[in-house]
Amino acid sequence: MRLTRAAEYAVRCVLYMAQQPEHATIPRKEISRHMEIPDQFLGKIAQQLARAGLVEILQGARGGLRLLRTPKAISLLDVIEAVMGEIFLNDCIMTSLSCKRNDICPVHTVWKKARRGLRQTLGGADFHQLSRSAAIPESIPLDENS
Amino acid sequence: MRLTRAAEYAVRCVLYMAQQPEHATIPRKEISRHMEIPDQFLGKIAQQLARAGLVEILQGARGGLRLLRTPKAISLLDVIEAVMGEIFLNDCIMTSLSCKRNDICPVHTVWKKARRGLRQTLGGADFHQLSRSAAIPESIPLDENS
DNA sequence: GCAAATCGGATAAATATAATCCCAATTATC
DNA sequence: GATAATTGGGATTATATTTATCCGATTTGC
Repeated sequence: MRLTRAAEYAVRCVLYMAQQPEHATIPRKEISRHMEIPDQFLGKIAQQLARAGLVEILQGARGGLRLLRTPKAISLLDVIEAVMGEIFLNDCIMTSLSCKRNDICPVHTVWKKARRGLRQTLGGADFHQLSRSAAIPESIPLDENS
Repeated sequence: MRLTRAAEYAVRCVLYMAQQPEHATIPRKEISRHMEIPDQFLGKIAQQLARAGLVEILQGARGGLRLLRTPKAISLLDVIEAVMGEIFLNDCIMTSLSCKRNDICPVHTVWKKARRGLRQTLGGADFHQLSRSAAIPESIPLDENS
């Protein structure tokens, strides 16, 4: 029960974008280079972020990614669920056994509570806040030949 | 980000045991039959529960599993972590990037909060409570030939 | 000793995740 | 319009994890 690497990459990606000038179109390569994300893999992730309405992908020369919302309006939950689907969504432990009535099964009740809490915490963390002190490393060379 | 099937099986297993007379030694096959768990797989899971100090495994004829604690003293978290290891334990998203100082990185702070909340919810659910209304199906035949 | 159980290492099978390949399509620019 | 810079996206590969089973060894009750 941990985030997938894809989700981590997605968070890094949005974090990087949140620290660039608003409405800027940021080349994918720039993001992958700075945040140490395999470029092609980031391509896939970007598509998921786009499907979720978080970013816009611009094709062609000078293309790249652009945030569709302000960092303040994007939560960790948004990004994570864009990539992983709804998190902590478990079928009831007793499915196919006795727990047909989800609202009564006490195990199910705990699931719901756990899920709600987790989504609330992650949903409450926005990228404006997050990007404040999560400084992007300056040290990585921008060498285009790499 | 869901429970593994092993964790579900483990919860079912302990749930079943919590509904039997205290201190009873319950044959593994009885548990696997009632709770629809592959018997050999349950063997592995039982070992993990034993390592975690939740159950005792008795070998030989008339062997089986026995709870080492009262259901009241076993939480969902205990069982889940016995099988899955510490849950929701993520390396910081920025590891190897800028976030060397975990206590400052805001992403890391959210992780910790999410983790704490989740563990608290699952840690607060004990098997005495859980087993109250999670009735075990009576309908499955006890046919030894199966 | 025999039957009933579990042990536990090895292995297989299935699934999920991570990453890459590569040609097509799009766009800016000259 | 040609060219270069980009992303698109289906197919494929690689890797890891999860799930499950096989089977001879061991333990225990009777």
